[in-house]
Amino acid sequence: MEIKEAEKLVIAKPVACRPVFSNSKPVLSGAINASPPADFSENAVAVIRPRTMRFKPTCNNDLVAAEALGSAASHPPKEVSESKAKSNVVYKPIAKLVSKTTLSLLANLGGHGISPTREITNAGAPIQPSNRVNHQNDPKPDIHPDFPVQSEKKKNATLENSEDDDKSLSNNADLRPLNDGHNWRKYGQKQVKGSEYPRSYFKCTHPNCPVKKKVEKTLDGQIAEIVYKGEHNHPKPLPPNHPAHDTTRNEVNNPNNIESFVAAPPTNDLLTAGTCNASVSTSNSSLGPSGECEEVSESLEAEGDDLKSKRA
DNA sequence: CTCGTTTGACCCGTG
DNA sequence: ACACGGGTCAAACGA
Ligand SMILES: [Zn+2]
Repeated sequence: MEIKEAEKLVIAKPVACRPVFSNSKPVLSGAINASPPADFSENAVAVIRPRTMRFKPTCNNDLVAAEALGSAASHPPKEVSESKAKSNVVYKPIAKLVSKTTLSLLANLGGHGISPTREITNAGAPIQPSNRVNHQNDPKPDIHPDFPVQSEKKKNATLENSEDDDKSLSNNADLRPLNDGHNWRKYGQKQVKGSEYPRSYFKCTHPNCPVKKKVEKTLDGQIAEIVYKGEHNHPKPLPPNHPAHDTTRNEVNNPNNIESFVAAPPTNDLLTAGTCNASVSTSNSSLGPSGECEEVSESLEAEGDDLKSKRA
């Protein structure tokens, strides 16, 4: 079992930009290397199958909600083999015990109480009971071998805060999974057995970006679990707003700062909020959806690459 | 029109 | 070989 995981990682690692899909389609498909990513797997199949049809004009939410409720109610609170979760949970903000309040608190604490320590950076550190971190994919791409693994992980493990103001509460489980500066498109949702909450599958909207993300949200709209898969190949889609300040650069330039970054939590608003505040300045405890944090992380990413280039 | 979400069916690995 | 379950696809919709 674990071997598989390893395999997966290995496969995903080298590419970083080629959605080879470690699954197995490509192999059977017939070595479609030259072909674009996962698009032609269908070719092999070439089966005409009438898929999903939508009839219900409304009450979708109701249905979903009802289902979720039913499931939740039906399922006893047994957290069985959760620990064994093969996937890598990137962030487990609240699971179900904490709620927005806690989030707020965390946000407030910012870089004081939590940021530098609880980071999930390495699995070694005992994350808080509510937070879980896992990375499903490659901790280290071939791209920047120089860079510390931590940074990579963090990069991948981008934490996400719940950025949910009111909408999250209103909407039960959807909206943007979390604004980490990237655009995600939801391509599926399922109710998994282990979890009482529905799991949503997101994909990076970038053309060549193979990054995927699994998000489990509680009925309250709180994030119960986040799993990242793969890493972005693009700098950052974030268009308007923060034009990336030199500050970031400087910081990155300084090894010390780099360390800070590494030690700092992933590009999470919540956790990073602290770091961001500390680094940039104390603006607002509640960083917007697209706060400087992302930039920092992004910068870090880019910088990391750059750095490595320079260093070399 | 374009982009993203919703959602049932399908694919495939595992037991 | 069958059943179960997680993950993905793609049509229908909506903004
Ligand atoms: Zn991406």
